[in-house]
Amino acid sequence: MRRGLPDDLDPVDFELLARIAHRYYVDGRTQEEIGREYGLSRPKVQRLLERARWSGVVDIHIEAPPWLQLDLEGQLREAFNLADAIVAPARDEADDQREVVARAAARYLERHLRDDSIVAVGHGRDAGEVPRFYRPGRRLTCTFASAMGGSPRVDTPTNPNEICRALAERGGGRAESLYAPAYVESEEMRDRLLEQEAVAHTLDVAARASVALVGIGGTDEGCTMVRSGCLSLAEMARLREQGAVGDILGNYVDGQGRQVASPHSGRLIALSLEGLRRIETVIAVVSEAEKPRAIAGVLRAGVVDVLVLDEVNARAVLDVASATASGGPVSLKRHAADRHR
Amino acid sequence: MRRGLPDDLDPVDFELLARIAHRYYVDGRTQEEIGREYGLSRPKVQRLLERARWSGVVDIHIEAPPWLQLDLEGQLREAFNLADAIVAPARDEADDQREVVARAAARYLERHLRDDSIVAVGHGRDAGEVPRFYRPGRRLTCTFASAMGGSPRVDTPTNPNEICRALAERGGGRAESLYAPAYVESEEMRDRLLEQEAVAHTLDVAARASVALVGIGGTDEGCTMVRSGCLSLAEMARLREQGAVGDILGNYVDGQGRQVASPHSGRLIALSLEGLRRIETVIAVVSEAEKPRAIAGVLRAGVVDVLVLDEVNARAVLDVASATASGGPVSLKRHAADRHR
DNA sequence: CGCTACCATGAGCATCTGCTCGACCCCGAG
DNA sequence: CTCGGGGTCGAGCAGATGCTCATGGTAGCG
Repeated sequence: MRRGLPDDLDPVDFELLARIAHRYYVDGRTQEEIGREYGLSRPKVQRLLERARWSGVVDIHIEAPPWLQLDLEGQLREAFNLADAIVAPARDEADDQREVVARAAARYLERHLRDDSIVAVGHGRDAGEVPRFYRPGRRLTCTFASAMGGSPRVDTPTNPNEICRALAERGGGRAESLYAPAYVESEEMRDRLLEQEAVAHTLDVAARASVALVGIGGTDEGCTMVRSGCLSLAEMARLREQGAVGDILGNYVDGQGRQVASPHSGRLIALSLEGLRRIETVIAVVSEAEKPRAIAGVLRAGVVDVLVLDEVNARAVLDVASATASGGPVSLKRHAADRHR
Repeated sequence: MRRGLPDDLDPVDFELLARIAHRYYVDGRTQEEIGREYGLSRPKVQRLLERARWSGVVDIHIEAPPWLQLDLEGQLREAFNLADAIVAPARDEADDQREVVARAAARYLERHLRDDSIVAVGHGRDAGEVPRFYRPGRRLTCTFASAMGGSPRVDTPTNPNEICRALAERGGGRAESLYAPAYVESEEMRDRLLEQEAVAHTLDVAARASVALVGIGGTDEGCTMVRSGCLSLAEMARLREQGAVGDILGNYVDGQGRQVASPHSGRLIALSLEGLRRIETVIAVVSEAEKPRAIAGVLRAGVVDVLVLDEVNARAVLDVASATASGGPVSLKRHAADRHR
């Protein structure tokens, strides 16, 4: 892209570009003034400035804090067509890692929640850590609604209900609990439960959320779903056989982001991928090591808008993505990026 | 001014500034988009960007050709309220020096002359060198009019008539010669000459010029006025006594830019300071060494719009200006300079 | 507790900027 | 000489930007 600098540039042009760029960026003249000064039309000045940026005569450098990975974030946005990506600095200890990621997610929430916002909440250790760091400037009247059922071991702080409660407690607002397990025994049971007013109501609130806070689960033997007792080791193995690499709110997807139509899906009580897709801002939080395939798969499903994760996972996800080629949801976003450089 | 960088900047702010700046300058998002992303109003984003520029988080660097002195030029513009200043690189040999300065002036002329432009022309070795390098893209139908009388030693290439002729020859257009000496013996003689149709007409054309190309003369014993025989050594000494430090078109001024009302002024056949002031773009060309006091004085008269000179004089003039404090014509120009940094 | 001075905030507006589009020019082929 | 293609140019416009201003909130102080 931008190349040039002193070399391969007519010295006369070089001088003009430098003069005009200086006048514009340093002295703050308008393009029209510069045009008058140099006997050029305004569009001409604009083209010259563009050329100056492009050729490297103008170099716009951002002095970012060393702990930020803005380039990585940009690559993630790019690769998976995300609205935003936040890469937290790497930490050696898993707990520290989770903490910095959760803190970043909490900040994001603080910035985006408004009075009367509805937040759909998932489960997981990473999401569960977010409330600890969530402290909006003033108390908000949001609604935090569980978007999936709980695990058999209730009240662990990784349960959606518990996360909702903690968020509402720290930042104001109400918690809408979902009194149902994530997976039930049969489809019939699920349908019966969904008919329950309490269950249906909470899921309905969650479906109308403008923001979702969810984790991304893996398919290994130590994943949250297994640890929390939602799914057995055998069921998890079955999912792996079917190509599942990870889940979001219990919806399992394969490496290409396609939903895995397993028997489990009929027994899941949670917002569906479709439901998530209708939510304006779906924030996924991940800090656990070695989840790149799960993350890549879920991202390719195209339901996540904002990804908050640690640096190690970030790089790994990009590697996975470029290795398995398919790239991600086709990026349709325009590229206005060349205005300023 | 701009300080800050990593230090003395709340890390949270620092991160936000860096993120927003990156999004704006690197990714090319609009302020409104960024505002939406971060839950900020557009004006807020704009203020943050301003702060990012100001604090050095955003560094806009112009990679200028090494031979340019854009900062010096800026200081000159600033100090003397000039529309433009062009500093040519320093040369050891006086002739080389004159050449690079003349070349710069010629370029400036080329960029600013239009068909039917009228150019008032002064004298001097520096101005005299300009035609050699003047070569507009196409032949123009300008008029070059002598704005002051000639020296007794006619036809030296430093005479206005000769410079006009050379300019017209190289770039197209007509030369309006002024057939009169710069200084005559008496006021009466001057008035009589001014009544001559030929003389009056040329001066009238010069007065209607939109551009003037003039030199700046000193008051030392080897200055052009003396060398060309326009003024005697005794007359020059008298001028010095009266505080004169330099002249423009034979109009002598003191260190503060006030016209020196000597007997000579009544005997001068040339455009007056007032006349020059009415010309849109007065270009002064100086390359001769050791003229800083003359230059500073003339600049303070506020008649020059564009100054073309060598680096050594440039620095010296700025020194003189800051030493004699008065600064220059009061700068009334607005300062929009902080938009981009 | 009330008051004042200060500052941050976002609506609204005038200006500036990026871009599209038709006109024009130059150059080489036919 | 005529014609077409590529390229440059500036008018014009929609959208982005910088700035002003009225408002409201806050900290300091009586």
